[in-house]
Amino acid sequence: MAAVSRYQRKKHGMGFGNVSERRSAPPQVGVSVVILALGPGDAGNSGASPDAARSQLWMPLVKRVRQPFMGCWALPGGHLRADRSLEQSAFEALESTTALHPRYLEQLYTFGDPDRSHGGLPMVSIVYWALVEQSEATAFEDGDNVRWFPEDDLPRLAFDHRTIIEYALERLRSKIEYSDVATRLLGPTFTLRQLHDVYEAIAGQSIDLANFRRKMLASGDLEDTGMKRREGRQRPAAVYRYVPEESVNPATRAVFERPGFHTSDRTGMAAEHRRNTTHDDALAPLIPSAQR
Amino acid sequence: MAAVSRYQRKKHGMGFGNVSERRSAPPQVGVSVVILALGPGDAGNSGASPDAARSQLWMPLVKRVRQPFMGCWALPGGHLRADRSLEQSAFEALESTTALHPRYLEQLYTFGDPDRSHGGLPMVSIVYWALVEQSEATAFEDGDNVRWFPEDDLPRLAFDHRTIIEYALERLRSKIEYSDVATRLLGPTFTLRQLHDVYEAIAGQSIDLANFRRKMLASGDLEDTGMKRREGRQRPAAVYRYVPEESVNPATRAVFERPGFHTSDRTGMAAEHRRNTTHDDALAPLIPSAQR
DNA sequence: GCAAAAGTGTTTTGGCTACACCCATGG
DNA sequence: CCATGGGTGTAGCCAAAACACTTTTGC
Repeated sequence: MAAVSRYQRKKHGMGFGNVSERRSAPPQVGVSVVILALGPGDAGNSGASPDAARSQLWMPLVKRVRQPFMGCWALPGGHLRADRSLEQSAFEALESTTALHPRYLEQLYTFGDPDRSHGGLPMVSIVYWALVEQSEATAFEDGDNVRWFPEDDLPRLAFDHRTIIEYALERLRSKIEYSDVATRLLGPTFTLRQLHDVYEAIAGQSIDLANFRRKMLASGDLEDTGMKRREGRQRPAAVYRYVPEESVNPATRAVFERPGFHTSDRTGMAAEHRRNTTHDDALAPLIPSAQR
Repeated sequence: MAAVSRYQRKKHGMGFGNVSERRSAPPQVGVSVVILALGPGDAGNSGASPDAARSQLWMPLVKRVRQPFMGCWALPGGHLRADRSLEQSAFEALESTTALHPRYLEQLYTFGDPDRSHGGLPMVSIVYWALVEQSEATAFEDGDNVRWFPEDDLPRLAFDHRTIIEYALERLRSKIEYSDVATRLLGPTFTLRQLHDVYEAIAGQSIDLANFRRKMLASGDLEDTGMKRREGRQRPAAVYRYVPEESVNPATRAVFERPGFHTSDRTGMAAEHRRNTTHDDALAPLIPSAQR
């Protein structure tokens, strides 16, 4: 991290002409997205390593085809269009570069320090993070300019994108503790073991399965679908669906809500993107989800 | 909230000329700040009501002098300058409109839906929130265009600023549970009762004082200054200072840090603003603080 | 001594951890 | 009948809640 920072400063001093001129120009506004999915780990894979190697988070990156940082990998992104909401812009940036359909989309942070630009125009990046389900990620074919990388083996990244990714991962790690984001990395239904593996992948450490299942069931947000599913060759496991707690009292519920951040009427998101959108989580500003 | 939303849409359709033209223009970028301080409650006030009426959060707002929303109150703000960091811009917006010195400053959220503009140019607002200490807030003289309002009695607000304020309050409420933000509403030293009152003011409910003091002391982040202070006419209380937990192991600490968000070298904040800045809280992106 | 706030002790509870254990299924 | 994963039981620990209690001060 420190190395990146030093590199930035060095480059700045390297005599690009008219720096002060560019610095006073109005800032450009871009939208970038950190897209995360569960990699093809052992989960759901019959021929996996017997050692129960933990699944990992993967993310798609795009190769830069121009300066600065030509040849480096970068977060998918695009420009902000004035007639689109920020979420919509993020959605479009995500879709046009990767053709993926996120099951979760949330604003992460806005970066805008002048030294991000590296001799280019001053740049403000509104960054979102997204989760796509495992099946979609594993079906994805890498191309020349878009490729998936595992969380712990990222290539050389453009700008401060390394920092941004770290931040997104941290946000995910903290958010699994009090929301349903983990389920967004799986399909609409899942076994408790699958969910458990997601938590382990995100947390990066082992979690007692027995206690995990009790805690999850005690939360009251999981509903037994009545179906059974077999991962390996053993006893089939019960299949659950995430169902948020009923809000008994609207007044009570209001305390936990963020007005204006997750009701579809105020998102400004176009209808074709809003299809199948759920708003079950008070902590999720906007959640484009697949079928439920 | 719903009413505001409806109003917005109505206004949009009301025949301002060339709406589509304006909508495709590049977005303007502004910076706004939600500034919060403890109001002149009973704490530190000898002639207060005997009923122990809880202190409250207050915030300064500025009156708009032009359309849209002329005459309404709004969050202090300014334009984003390309040669300043976002935090610096927020700091300047805050200082130029209110002349206050925040002890805490953190990015809140970026708002940018097209329907925020109300017929004006498409507008992206990068919103920060700030805490100033009580003494500075009570010393502030209201003017014609800048006035303090209590959290629960806000005037008619411009744009979606009502929503933004609610969100800032929610962030504060959740953040007192795992960081030292509460202390930023007081001076550098304080008694446990003062701190307790801050927590009650923010949470909006009573908190058992005996348990509160134990919990705070057990956290290990409070240091007894050895001094005593008397609020009323009774027994003097011990005065504490906030001292963050020592990071024994740098590797362990790294897990809790957000690289790039709270080391002064990367903030880009000008030196004169960085004076007396502390970086004790891994959760605080940047903390301009008064003397410590 | 009395009121009021500072500060301490004590019991109970509920959630979480660790880990032992039984059950269902395919081979 | 055994290996493997699904699923349950349970004892111990610890943090927080509730509230009774002692201490220090000004008047």
